Amino acid sequence: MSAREQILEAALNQMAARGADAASLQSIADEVGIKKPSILYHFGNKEELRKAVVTDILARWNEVLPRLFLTTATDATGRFESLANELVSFFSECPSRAQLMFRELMDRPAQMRAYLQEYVRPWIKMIAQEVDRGRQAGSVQSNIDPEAFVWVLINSVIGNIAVASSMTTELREGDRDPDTVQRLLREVLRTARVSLFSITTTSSQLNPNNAEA
Amino acid sequence: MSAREQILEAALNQMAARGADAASLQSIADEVGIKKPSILYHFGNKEELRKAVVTDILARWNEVLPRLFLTTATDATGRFESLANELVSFFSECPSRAQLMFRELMDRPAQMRAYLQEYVRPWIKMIAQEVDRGRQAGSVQSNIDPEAFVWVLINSVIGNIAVASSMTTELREGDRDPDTVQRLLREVLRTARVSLFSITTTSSQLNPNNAEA
DNA sequence: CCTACCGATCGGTAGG
DNA sequence: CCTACCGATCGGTAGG
Repeated sequence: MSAREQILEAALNQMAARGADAASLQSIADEVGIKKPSILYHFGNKEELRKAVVTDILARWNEVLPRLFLTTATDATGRFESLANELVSFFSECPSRAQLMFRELMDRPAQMRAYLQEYVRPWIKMIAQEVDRGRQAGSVQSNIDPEAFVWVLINSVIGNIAVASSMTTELREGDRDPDTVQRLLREVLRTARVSLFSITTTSSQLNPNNAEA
Repeated sequence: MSAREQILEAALNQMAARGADAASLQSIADEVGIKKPSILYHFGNKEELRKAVVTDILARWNEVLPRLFLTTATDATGRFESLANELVSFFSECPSRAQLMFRELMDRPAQMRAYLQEYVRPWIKMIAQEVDRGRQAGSVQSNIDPEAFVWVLINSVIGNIAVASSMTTELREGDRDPDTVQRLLREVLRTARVSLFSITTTSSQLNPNNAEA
């Protein structure tokens, strides 16, 4: 692995864990095993390093995208599972990606708007259009907001992975829970699935004996 | 407003916008119009100030809670709307609350686990139990994970409000969109509503003519 | 609640 | 890719 790649990896981990501003060049250099000015030799300044880390994540996701649109599944549910699976895998295999993306969305909104516009929105619109075709065909909830639906799904996957370390012990009942995050993500996907494909039925009310409060 | 309250308010804004570590005592003091050591006179050190800001948010939310359980609505949908409405209002009226909570979940997971255990989990369990009663009565999706569902909903509301500034322009079509966040939150609530109360129906497939990819 | 000050750490530069 | 160094800023203290 090249020095540049080692620096990018260490920077991703440090910036995801503490935030890009709080991650010092010194601590990144220590993780790589070089001196601080050597980082600036490769990336000019800290701002350039941060941008390189963020665009690297976006570029890697865009490598995954072709798999989504060339999937063998041609029905709506198959395509949904395909998208959901790639999305969860991409951020689960490297939770630092989720943490850093969420931090940057909060820390540098103007810059992230530009990145989202360039790297993310095009394929979100493609998926939203497919959802909308399903809506018009009557196989998807009629009152769905396709583009908002896709963003909310992505936000939920990334957000739950990003705060996983606060949740790991929080929801478990017994002595150990192998993976609370997986449990949360399963519920995210179930929620999305049902709200996509369930045609509205008459909702009902809880049994009357819980009106004790 | 007391000096202490003024400091808490300024600290919430600064810490939400930049993160608790990146928010300097100097900038907080400037916003209040006092000198830096005066903050330490009131709060001892920065760590104590940060804890006070976080617990203040949790305490204020716990003031809202009674309204949830004393609501006049006795049916399941009415109770859901009541919870959703309070949740959205609480964080929408002060987005800094959502931003800071999300940041702290990422920055200090061990400490936040303790806070969640003490302040949040009790009422989440109460709501989850009510969802579970609906599930057993057959009026709520049978494969729902009640406690995970509630957390995912909260995470989604907070998460979408926290990154709102990155989204405001991102999803709009025309020249202006009065409130993209409201659009996202509406979709969050629709999703949650459907996944709670829609009894599984046979899903279908999109119309065949989108198999062109 | 202030002035004056402290050591530590930050991003970055000079020069090789 | 390194050593040596810079001004700026950080949280915090002394003393009033």
